[in-house]
Amino acid sequence: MDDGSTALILQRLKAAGLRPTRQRVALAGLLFRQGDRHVTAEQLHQEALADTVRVSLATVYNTLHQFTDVGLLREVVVEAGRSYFDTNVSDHHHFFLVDSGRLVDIAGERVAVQALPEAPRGTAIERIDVIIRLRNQPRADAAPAKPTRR
Amino acid sequence: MDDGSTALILQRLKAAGLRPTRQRVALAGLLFRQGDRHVTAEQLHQEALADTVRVSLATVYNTLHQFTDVGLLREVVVEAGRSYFDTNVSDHHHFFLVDSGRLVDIAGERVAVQALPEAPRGTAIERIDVIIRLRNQPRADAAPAKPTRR
DNA sequence: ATTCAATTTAGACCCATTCTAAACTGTTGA
DNA sequence: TCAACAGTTTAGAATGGGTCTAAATTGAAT
Repeated sequence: MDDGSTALILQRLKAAGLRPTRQRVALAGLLFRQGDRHVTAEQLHQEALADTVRVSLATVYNTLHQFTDVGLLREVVVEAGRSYFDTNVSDHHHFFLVDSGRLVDIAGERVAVQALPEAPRGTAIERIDVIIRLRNQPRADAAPAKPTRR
Repeated sequence: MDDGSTALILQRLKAAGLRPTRQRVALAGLLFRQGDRHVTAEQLHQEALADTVRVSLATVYNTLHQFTDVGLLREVVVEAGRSYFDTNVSDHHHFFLVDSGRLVDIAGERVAVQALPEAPRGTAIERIDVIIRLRNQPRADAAPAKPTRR
């Protein structure tokens, strides 16, 4: 859909001093051809393999971090032990579906953070993350909440 | 300072069906004797050993989770691969000092989240986390920002 | 005291992520 | 066109939180 951006991506990679290698171009394709996505390294790796793109998991990690450094991706941490990479780098926040591990964007304007206490001296705000954790609402007649112990 | 709470803690443990064992009582002491704290399992374990409290790391993990389940602690995730446990279980948010890994509480009333889009059907808000990431402000004359690659 | 369930523990194990050192590949300059 | 080298990729080892297991220990209730 948004495939015109491929050229733009190559451009940004070049600007960042990243060679448009087979792997990087392929991963960028998977990441940005569709709309906004939230993927883990493992997911993207599987997707690549399924799409007959041979890439090592190490390269997927490298690429995700490089893209993040360059501003093509944003890393989102909502669960210990797992990182999501978000193709939406505009100012926004997230719903986190605890039960399914799914992330859903919330446009930045919809959330107002105000009356902040001043940041500790010598520090600057890098970013504000608002995460709204959602749990599947148990039906009134359903069985007692199954403890979701990991 | 707030040591009167020890009795209260024992009470809450009992109410939750958790025996006040030597280990649990000792860890509770370390956690709640001081003011609000944000500790990792590893940190608490070290602290216990330093305080001549013999506890295994596994027990520290068990205890932190049990305390969390009972509402004595709240788990905070801001970095992939590390969980913090917060002794402040009231409604509040956090500054996260990226460079030092330190968390600082922000009273709940100081942050207003408004105009939320409705939560996806069949889900209920479990909790809202606002994390303000702070970076040490580089002095104007300082060396160029050292990339803080993990 | 006896007994049994709850608890603790050492150590194995898991799993996401990072590291390493070698193989490979774009790009540049002759 | 090709040599040559820096940038990349990669397999596999290594790391590091965190969890699991099975056996030993302990608290509480008789």
